Amino acid sequence: MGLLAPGGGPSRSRDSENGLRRVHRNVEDAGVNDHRHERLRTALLSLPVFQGLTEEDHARIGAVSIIRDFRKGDALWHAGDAAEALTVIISGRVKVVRHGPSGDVILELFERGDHVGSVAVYAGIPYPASAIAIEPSALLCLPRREYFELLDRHPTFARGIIRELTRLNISLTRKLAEMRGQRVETRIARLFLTLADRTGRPEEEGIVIPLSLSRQEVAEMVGTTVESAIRVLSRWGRDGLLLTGEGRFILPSRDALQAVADWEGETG
Amino acid sequence: MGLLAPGGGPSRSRDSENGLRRVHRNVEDAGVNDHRHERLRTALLSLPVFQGLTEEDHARIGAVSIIRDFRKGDALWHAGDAAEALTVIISGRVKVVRHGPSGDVILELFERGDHVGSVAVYAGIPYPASAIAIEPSALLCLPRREYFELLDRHPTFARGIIRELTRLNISLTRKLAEMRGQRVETRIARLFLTLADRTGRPEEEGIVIPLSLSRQEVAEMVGTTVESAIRVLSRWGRDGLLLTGEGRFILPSRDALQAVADWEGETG
DNA sequence: CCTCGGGTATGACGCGCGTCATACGAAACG
DNA sequence: CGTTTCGTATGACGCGCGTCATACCCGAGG
Repeated sequence: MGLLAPGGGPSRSRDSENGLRRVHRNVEDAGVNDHRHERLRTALLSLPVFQGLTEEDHARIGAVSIIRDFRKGDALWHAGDAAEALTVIISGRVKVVRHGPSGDVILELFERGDHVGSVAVYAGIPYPASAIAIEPSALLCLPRREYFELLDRHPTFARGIIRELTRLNISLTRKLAEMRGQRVETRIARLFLTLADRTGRPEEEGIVIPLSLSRQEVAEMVGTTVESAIRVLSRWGRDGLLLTGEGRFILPSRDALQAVADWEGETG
Repeated sequence: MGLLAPGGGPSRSRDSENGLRRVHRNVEDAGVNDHRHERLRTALLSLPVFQGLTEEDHARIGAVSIIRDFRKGDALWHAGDAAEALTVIISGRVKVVRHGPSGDVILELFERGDHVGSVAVYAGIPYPASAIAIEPSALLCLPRREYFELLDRHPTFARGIIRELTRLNISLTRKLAEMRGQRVETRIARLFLTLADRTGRPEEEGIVIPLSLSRQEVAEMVGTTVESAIRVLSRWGRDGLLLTGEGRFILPSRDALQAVADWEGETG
């Protein structure tokens, strides 16, 4: 059934295991090995994580790192896989999904500049959750060994990583606290409020959130079912609270949505 | 309403801001300054975190650290307080509580040897959640400054800390995934299964969990209401699934409880 | 052409559980 | 002693939302 469809056409494989190899081939098929170095170099220069490192460090990292490309829906890895490399997002977006006993839960959305799965890599344990690209994405993969050396030699690098871990930790605890007792509508409202703040940009029609999320994914982010998410979002569409466009959402009035989110905050 | 009741009698203040000072006074009132050093020394020797450090390190730590005592219900700190010292549990147990818009959520239970709030201390941010002793507890407080020096000088110490952070992270993601969709009974079952594995010890009547948790606290750990928790636990008591004793729970058959937890796992 | 699968949308049904009310025993306090 | 407070316990009510069923649109593929 075309799982290995080698590419190109609009037909997409959801399979990922061989994403790495396939990409490799593609790059080399192109016959441009310089291209590989070029991409690595610009990535290293532009990613905040790697700034503050010496030119020599950049060279070493470039020598051992690879860039992997994924299409929308491809899995970077599955829960249980061994974590062998630190993954930094060069472009695109990635969702981290934990498989629960009753359906999946999207733990976090990562975007350009974020690093994914550093916890597992550091601790040397299998990934506790899967990671899936929700847009065409390019990832920089830095092998464990080099990662540790960087950590040891560059305190600022280490600080940056730990700060990220902390941010993640806090985000998780906040999610956990908000999950409890709140109605589905409230949770979805809060989700889009934080999305608007993180990745939204104001335009004349309202705040535009350039994310292509299916109702299913919205449901998994707030821990509910597709139907419930659909009901809320379609009603909001009718009421002009939140419009769903092509690969993006439009939030005409942040305050209106905020009112929905707060609506029953005082009941508790 | 007596929040600042200053005193020593059996009437207790829930306020913590001055816990440090009060304890200090108590210790010095006792007139035994040797006692303070003695407690510090034995704590440093017995706590796993500090093993593998040199004698000199122990001396330095002992010189700048203090031991704080808390009674059941006392707050180590409140959400929003500045995080100025790494806190390691010498004895007793501590719950970390996040205040949500509708009630509180217990994020984690910590016991002897665990360190609490290291995330906030490291990142230099205010505590994102409150910490409250659920038993009479003794805490060792290591000032930020010294904490960082230890981290820099002793890789093994750093590794230990990070491993702990990782463990916490994974625990949070697991909680988040399990919270979703599951029935209250299932969540409580899983809670006591992990408690049994972590701190339970087998006796002839069954697995004994030496924890004094109120129904309210059980409710906050699984994200539900007191009434629901009471209903489940009292029914389990009638059915002999889980008995509530004096400051402890008794689990006659782990398998029976496991069956309850799994019961609807296949429905999803 | 028809079929098939995936995303979206809407209605009906029912039950879990949150909410409110009441009650009882024990410890704290005047 | 009475009163208050806290933890525990149990019943009644009702609504949110999970579940199931149906339907529409669209792109892919035979």
